[in-house]
Amino acid sequence: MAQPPSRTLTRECIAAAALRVLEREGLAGLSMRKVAAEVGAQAASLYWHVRNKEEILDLLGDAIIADAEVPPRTGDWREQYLEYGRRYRALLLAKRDAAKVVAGRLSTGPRVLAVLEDQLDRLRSAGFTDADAAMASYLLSAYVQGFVLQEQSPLSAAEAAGAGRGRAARAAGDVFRALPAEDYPHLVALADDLVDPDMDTRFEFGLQRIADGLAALL
Amino acid sequence: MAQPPSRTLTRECIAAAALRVLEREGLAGLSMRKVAAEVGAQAASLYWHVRNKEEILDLLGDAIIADAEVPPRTGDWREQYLEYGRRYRALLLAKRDAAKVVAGRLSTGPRVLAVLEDQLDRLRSAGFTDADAAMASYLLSAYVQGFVLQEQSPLSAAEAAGAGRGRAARAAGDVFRALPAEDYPHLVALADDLVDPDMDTRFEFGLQRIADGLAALL
DNA sequence: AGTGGCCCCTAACAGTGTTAGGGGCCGCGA
DNA sequence: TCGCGGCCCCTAACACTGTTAGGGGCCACT
Repeated sequence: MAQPPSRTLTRECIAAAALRVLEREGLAGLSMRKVAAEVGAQAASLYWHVRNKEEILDLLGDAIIADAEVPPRTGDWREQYLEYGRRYRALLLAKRDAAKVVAGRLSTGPRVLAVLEDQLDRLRSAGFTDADAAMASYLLSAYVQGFVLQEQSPLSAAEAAGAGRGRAARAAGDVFRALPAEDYPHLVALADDLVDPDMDTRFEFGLQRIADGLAALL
Repeated sequence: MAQPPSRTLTRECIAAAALRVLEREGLAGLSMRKVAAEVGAQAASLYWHVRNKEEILDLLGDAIIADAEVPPRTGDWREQYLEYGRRYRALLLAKRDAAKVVAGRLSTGPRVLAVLEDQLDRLRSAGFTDADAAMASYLLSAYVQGFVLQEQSPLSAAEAAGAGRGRAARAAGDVFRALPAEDYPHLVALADDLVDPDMDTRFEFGLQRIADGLAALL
């Protein structure tokens, strides 16, 4: 746990430690003291390298997107755009609570910018207007972030405590089916359709619709 | 502030108080003690009516969507679908930090269900498959939540503290323009397009693309 | 009159982010 | 070689958080 002073304490080292704590304890359990303990230091020492806890979260957001790999430049723009979305989602699902960390945070780290740069390059050379390319990129990130955030959300406080690993979709089915059919005919009728499709196909559905809509612009 | 005991303390009254505190102090400033003070009680008293702070947040989420008004049933399904998205966004922008509250929370309150029910009704009668209708509804909420979350996010911790009311987009322009053009040619070239369009047209862009993509299914 | 449940209280616990101030240690200038 | 200043980490404390334990009024019912 607490190792002998790792020579000197750097921002990168703090970010890496924070990432480990995040993985182990989740976003709610991420505290200054735990991050400090992870690097074998005291909480107050972090403030020499970092202004805030907020700044640690910024570092975390950057570190999470750090190991993003841009899709290969094969196929048409559509396939590449889809693949961008899929990989972004996979990235957010890979690290614990990654979506919550990234969600309300507009990172301007160099690696994030590099990915954005690459994405804009492909969209422009595909024939999109400058304005359309910019908005298409924004659209994709908004959708993916929103989707993963819902995907990882527990159904309710009670269910979260009770069902353990049971994610929202599973429990939601029981809720829908238990509704009075006279008040919510469609919800009851579509209970299976609202719940059954796993998150992968649900995500893919939205992604395809967005790509279709963009294709109509060309 | 603290008024004489408002007769009895109910969950609805707690939800209303929490909503006022949220408006005044933001999500980060919402604490049990402040909500209790708002209803003229002590913090521990809340736990008789509510299990958790998490449960208060659930109530908040429901209260926020409570005053949603479904769009009129005029025009084709497309116009109604668009209007659904616009009103949902307006709702999240109306109350402070509403997007953050609603984001990771799958509410099953009666009013939320009623809106969902109505939405599914329109999509089905427009000719969508049951599965498509369910997914189209999911898609819309994912997009809107993701968009508003980004829309309300400060650029970074430093900017948040410094710029005051300055939202992300404004400050982001300076960041993009200041980049080395040899490393990020597209980002520099598209700086205006990435920043200039106000959030309304940016939102509308994504909304129209999604609607276009859905229309192709019919 | 007594009893039980509802509802709210005080007090405390462990843990949070953050700041003030102290003190080693290292390299630079005299 | 001495002193000095900056870097870096420490201890201690502040005000605050969510949450629980236990006490005690008050009201309705027996």
